[in-house]
Amino acid sequence: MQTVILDRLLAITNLFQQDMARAFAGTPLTESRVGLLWMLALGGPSTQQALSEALSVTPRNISGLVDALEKHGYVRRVPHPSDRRAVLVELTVTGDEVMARMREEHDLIEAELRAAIAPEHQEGFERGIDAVMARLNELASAAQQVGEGTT
Amino acid sequence: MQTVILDRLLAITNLFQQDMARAFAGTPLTESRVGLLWMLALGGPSTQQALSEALSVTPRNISGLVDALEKHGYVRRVPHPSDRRAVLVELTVTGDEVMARMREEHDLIEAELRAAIAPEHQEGFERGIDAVMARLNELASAAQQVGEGTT
DNA sequence: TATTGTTATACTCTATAACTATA
DNA sequence: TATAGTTATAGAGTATAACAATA
Repeated sequence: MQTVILDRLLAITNLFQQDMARAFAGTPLTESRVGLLWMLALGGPSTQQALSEALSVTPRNISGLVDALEKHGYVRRVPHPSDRRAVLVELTVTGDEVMARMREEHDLIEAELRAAIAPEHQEGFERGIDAVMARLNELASAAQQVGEGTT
Repeated sequence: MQTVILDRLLAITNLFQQDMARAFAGTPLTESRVGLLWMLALGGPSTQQALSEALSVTPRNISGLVDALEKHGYVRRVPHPSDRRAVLVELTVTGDEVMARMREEHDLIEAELRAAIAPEHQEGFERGIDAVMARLNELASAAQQVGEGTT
């Protein structure tokens, strides 16, 4: 019997989540809040609408996350220059520093994982994981269409 | 520049979560509840204490999950034969059927993913993912010990 | 005295629906 | 009329602390 891809991926998922929880313990940061911070770090100031779409959660949800991050000084709401309905959410200096550190740590872990894979397995790993991701995406789209059809 | 392992693993994590959410929509099942059902399906009747440790959440949390699953007819609480403080949580017939279907679907997806990987990449993929998992585990243990030292 | 599970309380993530201000 | 964001309300996961029954 072959080993199980799904189970290993799920195990890695769990490891990640526990790791993040441990890393953020004692701070006001959570996985969701950090997800939002990553968007700002990578894409610059955004409207909440844009964040809502990027993170696939409701606008209401973004309000709550931004409220919390603003309260703790990681982000700031500034008026949108051309649309008075909208706000731009941007990183504060503190938020920027936090994200810089997070990016460093991200790179460190990346290097660790990369180094853990024997050179002769690197290509198989990369191609394999890309194939798995592509297939998962296809399955997800198919399931979504079926769901929409039923609704 | 090389592609990023971490980001791809995180993307797969997201795909999984969205998939599960879609699959459970319209039922009282959620990721956490299904996690508990898997434990019962794989390990048979368990005390809530055992489930708490297996799932790495508090006993209080298990109470809530079991309450919900019991209310909807997936599991049943029966007296522990030798310890009157404890209960055994076990699958009902309904729960058993649900888990049988879930196992089938699990196997189908597993086959899909396996087939998506070109034969010449299979070994590299497996070895690579095991190496990544092992390294992540090491990093997690190390972080945990540091955390305990600080506390 | 230690363990099992519960009640009490609180925080977070998430969603839908109704509403305000602005396009 | 449509869009951006908020208030209102609700369900779910999670945690800590205090407590009852039993070991």
